[in-house]
Amino acid sequence: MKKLILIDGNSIAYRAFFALPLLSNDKGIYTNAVYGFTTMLLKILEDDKPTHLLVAFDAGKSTFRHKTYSEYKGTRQKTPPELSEQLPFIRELLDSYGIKRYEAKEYEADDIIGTLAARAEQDGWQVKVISGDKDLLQLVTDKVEVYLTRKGITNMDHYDLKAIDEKYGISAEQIIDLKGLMGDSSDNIPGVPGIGEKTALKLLKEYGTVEKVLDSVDSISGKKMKERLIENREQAIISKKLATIFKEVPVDVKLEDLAFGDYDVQKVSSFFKDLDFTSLLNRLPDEEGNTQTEELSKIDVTIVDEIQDEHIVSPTAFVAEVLGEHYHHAPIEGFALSNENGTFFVPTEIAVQSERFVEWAKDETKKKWVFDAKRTVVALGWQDIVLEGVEFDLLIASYLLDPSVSSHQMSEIARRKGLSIVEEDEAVYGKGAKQRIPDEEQLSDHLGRKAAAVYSLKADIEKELEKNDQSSLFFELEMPLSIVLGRMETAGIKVDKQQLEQMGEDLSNRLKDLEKTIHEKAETEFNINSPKQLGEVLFEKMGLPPVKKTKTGYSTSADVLEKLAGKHEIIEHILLYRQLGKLYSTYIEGLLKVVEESTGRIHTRYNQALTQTGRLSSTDPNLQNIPIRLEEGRKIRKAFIPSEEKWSILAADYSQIELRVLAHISEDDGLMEAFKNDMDIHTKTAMDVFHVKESEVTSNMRRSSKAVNFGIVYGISDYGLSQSLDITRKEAAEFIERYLESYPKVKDYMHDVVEKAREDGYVSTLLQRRRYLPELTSRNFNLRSFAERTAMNTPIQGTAADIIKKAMIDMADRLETENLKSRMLLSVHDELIFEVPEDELDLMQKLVPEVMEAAIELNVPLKADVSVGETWYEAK
DNA sequence: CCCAGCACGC
DNA sequence: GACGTACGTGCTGGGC
Repeated sequence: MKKLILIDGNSIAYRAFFALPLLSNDKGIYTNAVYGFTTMLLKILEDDKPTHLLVAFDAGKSTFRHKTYSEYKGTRQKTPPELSEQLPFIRELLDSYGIKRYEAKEYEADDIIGTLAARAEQDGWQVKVISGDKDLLQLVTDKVEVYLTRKGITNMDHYDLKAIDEKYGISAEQIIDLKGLMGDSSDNIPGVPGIGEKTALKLLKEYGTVEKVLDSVDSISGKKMKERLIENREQAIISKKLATIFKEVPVDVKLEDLAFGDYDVQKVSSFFKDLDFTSLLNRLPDEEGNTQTEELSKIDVTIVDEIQDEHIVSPTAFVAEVLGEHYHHAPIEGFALSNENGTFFVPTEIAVQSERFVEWAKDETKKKWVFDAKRTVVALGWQDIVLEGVEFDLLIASYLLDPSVSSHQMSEIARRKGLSIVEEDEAVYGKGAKQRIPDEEQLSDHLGRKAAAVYSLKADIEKELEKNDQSSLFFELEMPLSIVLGRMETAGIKVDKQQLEQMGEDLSNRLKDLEKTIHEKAETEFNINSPKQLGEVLFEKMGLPPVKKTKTGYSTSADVLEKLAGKHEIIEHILLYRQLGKLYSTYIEGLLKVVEESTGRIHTRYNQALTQTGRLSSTDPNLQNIPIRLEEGRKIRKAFIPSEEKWSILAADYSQIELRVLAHISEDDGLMEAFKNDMDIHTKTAMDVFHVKESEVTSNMRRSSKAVNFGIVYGISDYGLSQSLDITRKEAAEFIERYLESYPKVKDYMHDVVEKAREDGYVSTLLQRRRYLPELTSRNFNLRSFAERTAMNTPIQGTAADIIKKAMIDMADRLETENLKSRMLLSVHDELIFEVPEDELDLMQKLVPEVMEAAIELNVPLKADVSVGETWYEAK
C-alpha cells in the first residue's frame, strides 16, 4: 500500500516558530522554527514510515483568491523576519533528506495538497495531510486523513470522517459551508456577520449547504438572523468560494516522483551539526542503518573481584547504586567505575572490604564524576566510607542547564545528549511492589552503562555550562552545596518523641470531641475528612448557601467556610477540626513515622535538582512546612531539640531578602532608601503608595501594602491579590498600578525583564541560574501572562535562593576552619537552623548573621535576625 | 495506584 | 475577552 504524506510547510513552520522560544545557534542564526519542523518531521518518519512525501509551500503574496476578493488575508500580520529567515533552512533540511517540496505561483500550499491528495486517492493510495490549519479538514475522505497540530507541534489531533462528525456534527465537505457562514478572521474571510460557529453549525445541520440556507431564508426563525442572511448573501457565497481548496492545480510532478527512501545520512547529520541540533543526531540511523533509539549500543563491562589501580585512576566516573528514593540507611546494590581503562562493575562486599577502594574514596586528589553526588556521598557515609574529591555531578549539571526538564533520570539525560546507552531504572528494576534486583550480569551491565555515560558526557556538559556562563554557579555553588546538604541530612535533627506523643494524645481527644459535636450539630454521622460528604451535609442537608464549586462538587475550602462562619455554628467547629486534623495526621503521626529508631533523629532529604526557581525542596519529611503561623501548630516546634545535653537551637533568618534583591536588581531609589535605613518595609510601602506620613499609616494600609509586597515577591496576579485582600480584581489591579507608580524603577524592571526574556527565551538570577520561558510567545493569554509574571518573579526568588545557598557554603566553611562543634541542621528557604554547644553560643550568635549578611554584596544591605532557645519553638 | 481537594510553609 | 493563575510536600478519601 502506498502511503503519501502531504505537509503544509508554511503552516508547520509558523506553528513551530511560535511554539518554541527564539532559539539561535552559536552563529547567531535563529533556529526555533527549523528545530520544531525537524522534530515534527522526525516523528512522522519514525511513526508513520511513509512511502511518499511532499512538503507544499505558499508562493508569494498574490493568489488567485485575491482576484475574487482583494481583501483576502488582508488582516494577516507580516511574517516576522526571524521566521522568514529560517525558511531557507527548512528547504535545506528537506533537500538533504531528499524530500520533495513544491510551490506554485498564484496557488497556496492548501491547493497543492488538495490536488495531490485527490490524485493519490484516485490511485487508491492512503493519504495523510499535516497542517495547523483547520481549513484542510475539508479534504478528509475515507482515504484521506488530516492531522492538525495541537499544543506544541509534535502533538497532533487526528481527523477522519468520524472525528469530524463527532466534533462538528457535519461532513467534511460541509467545512467550506461552515467557513462561508462563520468566516475566518485569520484569513480575513468575512462570512456572515453575527453568525459564529454555533449558529453556523445549527443552520448547516438543518439545511446542508450555504446555498440551501440562503434559499430557505424565509423559513428561518429570528428576524435579525433573516436580515443578516439576506443582506450578506453575496458575501457568504464569496466566503465559501474563498475557503474552498482548489483541487486542479497544474502540479507538474508525478505521484511516483514523491517516493521517499534512502537518503544521505551524512548530509542530514552535518546539517544538524551546523545548526547545533546535537540532541537530534541520535535519531539518525547509524552505519548499519539501525535507528539508535531502538537499540542500546553495546558496552563492555568487566566484573572485578579485586580492586586494582587501573580501576580507580583519576578521574573516574563512579556509581554507587541505591534503589528507590530513600538513600539514608539504604543498602548499596553494587558499584560501577568507568575511566580511561574501561568500565568495571564491583560487587558491594568486594568494594567496601577493599582498603584500596576506601583509600581511593577518601582521597580528594582522586577526582570522581558521579550522578547525584549527595545520594552517593550519603549512601557511602552510612557504610562508614568517606567520599571526597567529587568534581562533577551530572544530575546537578543537567538541572542547571534546564531546570524544567521533567526527568533528570540518567537514561533521559544521556538520551537527550545523543547517547543511548542507559536503560530506564524502571525497566531494569521494576517498580512499586514488584521492584527487584536483577542477576549480576544484568546489574553489572546497567551500572556499567551509567558510569560510562557519566564519563563520556562530562566534557560536553561542562562545555555547555561554560557557554551559559554557569561554570561558577556549578563548581563554586551547587557542587559544594551538595556536599554540605549531604552532611546536614546525615546529621539529622533530634526529635522529642514523647513530646510529640503527648501532643498527639491531646489532639486526638479534642478531635474525638469535635467530631461528636459536629455530628450532633449536623444531625448525621459522616466523614468530616471527606470534602464530598461534608459538602453534601452542609449544602444539601443543612441548606447552607454554596459559595464556590469545584470540578467534582461543592468547595469546602477554608476561605469558603470562613464566608459561612456567621451562618451556622457548625462551621467554626469544622474549621478547628480541619486545623487539628492536619496537625495530627501530617505533623504528629507523620513525623513520628520518620524518626530514625537508632538515633532518635529525623533525616530529611533535600532535593537540589527540582524547583524551577532554584530553591531547595525537602521530603520525608518535609521540614520546610512545619507550622508557625498559628500558635496551636507552632507548638510542634517544641519537639525539635538539640541532639546533645545543654546544647541550644539557633535559628537565623534573612529579613525581607526577596524585596532587598528586588531593590538591588531594579535600583529603585525609594526601595533602596527603605533598606539602607532599615525601615519597616510594609509601612514604608504604605507611606509611598498612599502618600501619607509614617504616623498616618493605618493598620489597614499596612495590611494591604504587605499583601502587595507579598504579591511582588511571589509573582501573583491581580486576581491573586484580589483573593488575598478580598477586594475586586479591578481594585487589585489599580492597587498594583499605584505600587508601580510609587516605585518607577521597579516598574521599569518588570517591563524590561519580560522584554529581555522574550528575546533570550529565558531569565537569569544574579548567579546565572536560568529558567526558560517558552510560553512568553504563546498566543494563549493565560499561558503568556503566567510566563510574564514568572519572568518578573524568578530572578527575585532565584537570586534569594542563590544567596542563602552561598551563605550555607560559607557557614559550613567557617564551622570547619574554626573547628567549631556547632552543626548546621536545616535550611528553610530564608532561614538556617543550627544546634550549638553552650560554649559556642555567644560566638555563633555573632558569626551566623555576619556570614549570612556577607554572603553576597548587593547595593542594599542584607539583614539576618538570629535567636536561640532550648527547642526550635523557643528560638523565635 | 492515581487523582482531587485541602492545608501547611516560604 | 481570553477562565485560571507563586513554589513546593503530604494528608485523606474515593475511584480504578
